[in-house]
Parts: sequence; structure tokens; C-alpha cells
Amino acid sequence: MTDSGGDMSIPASIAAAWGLTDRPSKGPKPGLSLQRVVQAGIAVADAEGLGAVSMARVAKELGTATMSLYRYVAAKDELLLLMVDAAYGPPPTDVITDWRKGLSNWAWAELKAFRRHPWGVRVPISGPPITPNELAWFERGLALLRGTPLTATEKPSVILLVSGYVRNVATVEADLREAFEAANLSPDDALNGYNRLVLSLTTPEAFPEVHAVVNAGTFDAADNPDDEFTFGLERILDGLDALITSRTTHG
Amino acid sequence: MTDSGGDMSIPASIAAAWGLTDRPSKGPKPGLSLQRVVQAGIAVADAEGLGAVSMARVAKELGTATMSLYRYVAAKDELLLLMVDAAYGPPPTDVITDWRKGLSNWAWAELKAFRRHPWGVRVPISGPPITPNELAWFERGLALLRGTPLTATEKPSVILLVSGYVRNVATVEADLREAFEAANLSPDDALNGYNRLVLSLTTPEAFPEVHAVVNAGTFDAADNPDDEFTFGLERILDGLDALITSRTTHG
DNA sequence: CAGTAACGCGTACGTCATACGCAATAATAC
DNA sequence: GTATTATTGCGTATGACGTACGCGTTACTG
Repeated sequence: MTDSGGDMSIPASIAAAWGLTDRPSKGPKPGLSLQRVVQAGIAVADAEGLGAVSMARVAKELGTATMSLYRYVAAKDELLLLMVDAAYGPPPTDVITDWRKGLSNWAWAELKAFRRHPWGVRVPISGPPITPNELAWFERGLALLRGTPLTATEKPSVILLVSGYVRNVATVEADLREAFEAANLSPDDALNGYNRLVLSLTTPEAFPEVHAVVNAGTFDAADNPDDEFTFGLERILDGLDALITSRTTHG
Repeated sequence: MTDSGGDMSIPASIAAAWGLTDRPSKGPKPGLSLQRVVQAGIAVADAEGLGAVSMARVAKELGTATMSLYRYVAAKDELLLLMVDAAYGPPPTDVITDWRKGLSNWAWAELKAFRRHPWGVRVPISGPPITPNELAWFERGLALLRGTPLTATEKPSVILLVSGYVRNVATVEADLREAFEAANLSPDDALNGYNRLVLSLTTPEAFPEVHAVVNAGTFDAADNPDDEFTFGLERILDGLDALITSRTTHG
């Protein structure tokens, strides 16, 4: 009863990221800029992890007082959202007509963005894409599906499917990295520790498949980290291919 | 140089969840139990969201002092991990020989668990599965692939692929729900607000595909929320089917 | 030149996780 | 039966953190 009017309007900082704010004609010139604040946040996150990103820490990075940041960002959540947007950067613009090659290229580019900024996967998703780069990636993904017989309902589902997969793999990679950095082990030792841990917690009777997988040495080495990603991606693309070709042949 | 010995041993509370702790013979009888603490945490999260889960709030739920919880859990992170584990519950135990039906059933069960406890997707993933239910789900998933020609390396990849997808869809569903609860709108109005927002931020020239999708009314209604899930799941299963049948026919 | 809007930022407050220590308790060792 | 000791509940205190508020300053507008 208090505030029945649902808003759904965007924060000023997001509008600024879209370049929709005309700079005010009055008052002192800003000493900072939204971009510089976001870049400082990224610098801190890259160097010290997302946990180190506090308003105070970001301000220190810029040599300003903590509260000055709030002239550019209304809340920390907004800063994080814009940091992720900047971490994505612009999507690949290669002109690719083959949807499969295009989507694969797109997915790899997204994975590389997350590898460059592993903290990206730790920022909780706050809603559907509204920042410039997020929407640009979405647009590019949809464009790659242009030649396919997929419906307007299906195309976004495909993008969700692929980008969600990228995010998952990136998350697992980040988990592994954080685990062995925290315990300062080598990646191999971390995997090995996990193997021994699982074997000690479970019995072969109750967890036969898990034991079989662990004993097969599946988790022994982080062989080529790309192989894991490739496997799932190819399955997804195969599944899409099946649908697309079935539509194409039954015209 | 300080602490070169990497540990990789588990927290006491996790061991307790596995039933590996012999209760101490000395001292007063515990007034609480790990299970009760975890259940209280779940009750708070279900009723008021994950954001409301503070140690103080959980303690209040139990009628105890905040610090008493630390006799059962060494840190809040552990509590959250165990809350998620309990939210999963045991995996479906249906005996299904057809891998595709089995995996589908498994995926749907996981989605339902997340729908029951939507905050589950908001708990950041801290590492590979080590809690009882998490590992039980993993085991079940692997068991469903027993009859397939997939290798010991591929099977976990498949599980990661499917459960990651479930998690993504559950996250998107949670996003939507939180968005319209926050703005107290109906789901339709929330979707509509997003549509108008996107159209106002982007131009049809720069974002033609996005405009086409929005104008097609794709995001107008949350029709049957299950349809979205089904679409992606079937694509994944199709992709797996392609691999499995190719292996089967080429013996 | 007065008015005004936007700036940088110091202060203060509320929330939260959690380290520490103490008194009470209950089993064990003598 | 008494002393010992491990373990419990929990009060207190600390330090981090996000951010509301307001003040003095700046630079453009009327």
C-alpha cells in the first residue's frame, strides 16, 4: 500500500554508461569519471580478487575519499554491474555466416573474457542484461543465428544455453584456481587432495561410480583445460544442429 | 615461506554432516545440533531470502545467542554450504535404464529443488562437491550413464553440463522473481518493463536482432516457465544422443 | 553579481562476522 | 569422592563495511 508504483527505471550510472547523461552545466568540474571509477574497481579485483573490492579500497586506488565515489555510482551493486560490463568488453565482430562456427567463436570469446577477469563469475547476476556490452553480446549472439530456422522465442533460449554454459565452465575454473591459491598448492596437488578427500568420505559400496571415476584418474591433471570446455560446447552445438537440420530438411 | 603445507582437509561441520564425528564424551550436552542450525538457516532463507540470513538472525530463530552457533559451525560459509546441501536433499532414486529418460528426470528433480529454495542459486559455489547430498547427486548422475559408451573423463563433463544448465535456468527464474517482488509488479509487468527499457536504451539500427526479438513478444509472458527449461534440456540431450549413437554404431 | 546546482568529502550510524574469554557442566582419572 | 579436563552457552569487543547526511566549495546561469 505504500509504494504501489513499480518503477523499472534504470539507475543513473547505467544511463551514464549508455552515454545518456548530458553533463550538468553547473557546479565544479568532476574530478573523476564513471569510467575511471569502474576501471579502478577492475584493477583492484584483478589484483586482489573480488573480496578486496570495497568502496574504501577503490577510492584509495583513485586517491580520493570513499564517499566521493557515490557521486558517480549510487551503490556498490551498480559499480559491480558496470565492472562486469567492462570486463566483457565488446563482443567479437567477426562476420561469420555459419551459425555453428559463429557461436563457437562467440562462446570462446566469452570464456576468454572470464579468464581475463575471473572474479566476473563471482558477481551475482542481478537480472537480465541492461548494460551496453551485455546487450551487445546478446545482439551479436542473436545475429549469428539469423540464417537459422529458429523462432524468435528459441533464439534467446539458445543464447542463454550457450552463455550459461560458458559461465559454468568459467566458474569451475575459478573454483579450482581459488582452491589451490588458498592452500598454496599446485593445481595437480589440489586435484589430488580432492581425490583423496572424496575417497575418504565415501565408500565404494555407496558411491561406486564416483570411486570409479576418481580411480580412473579423471581428476588427476588439469590436462588441457580447454578440452573440458570443448567437449560440452560441441555437445550443445550438436544438439542445436540436430534441431536446425531437422527443420531445414522438413522445410 | 610461512605455511607451505597445503591442507585440503575438511571443516569439522562437513565431517559432522557425513556423520564422521564421534560425540565428545566430556562436557555439557549440546543444546542444539548441526541439523537444527542448518534447518533454522533454511527457514530464514525460505521466508526472508538469503540476504536475511545472518548469524544473529539464525540464532534468533533458534532462541539462542549468536555466538552459540559457532559451536556447530566454524564460519558462515560452512553454514551456507550445508544449507545448500540440505536444500538439494537426496537425489531421485528411480531405477531408470534409459540414460536419456534418467538424465531428464534427474535434471527436473534438481530444478524442482531450486524452485523450492530459490536462494540456493545465490550461494556462491565454493568448490567441487564435498557434502553428502551433493556427492549423492553426482553419484546418481554418473550411475545413469552407466550403460553408455562415454569414457570416465566424459561422464563428469556430462554431469557438469546438465547440472550447470539447471542452475542457469533456476538463476534466471530467481532473477525474474526477485525483480518483480522488489518493484512489486506482476511478472507480466516486470517483463513488460524490461521490454520497454531495452527498446528505450537501444536503437533498431545498432540492435536490430534484439529489437526483433522484443517486438516479437518473446519476453511478453512467462508462458509456461517449464517450456524454456525443456527447450535447452532437449538440445543438450540431443547433443549427447548424437555422440552416444555415433559411438554405438561404430562399435 | 546573486542564485543555484553539482562537486569532494568528513562524520556518523547501523549491520555483520567473528576472536576471545569466562562460568557452568559433565564425564574421566585418581 | 574429589580433582581434572574437555566442552558447552554466550557476553563483550573489535574491525570492516556500506552508505545517509550535511557542509563548505566551485562554476555556470539569470
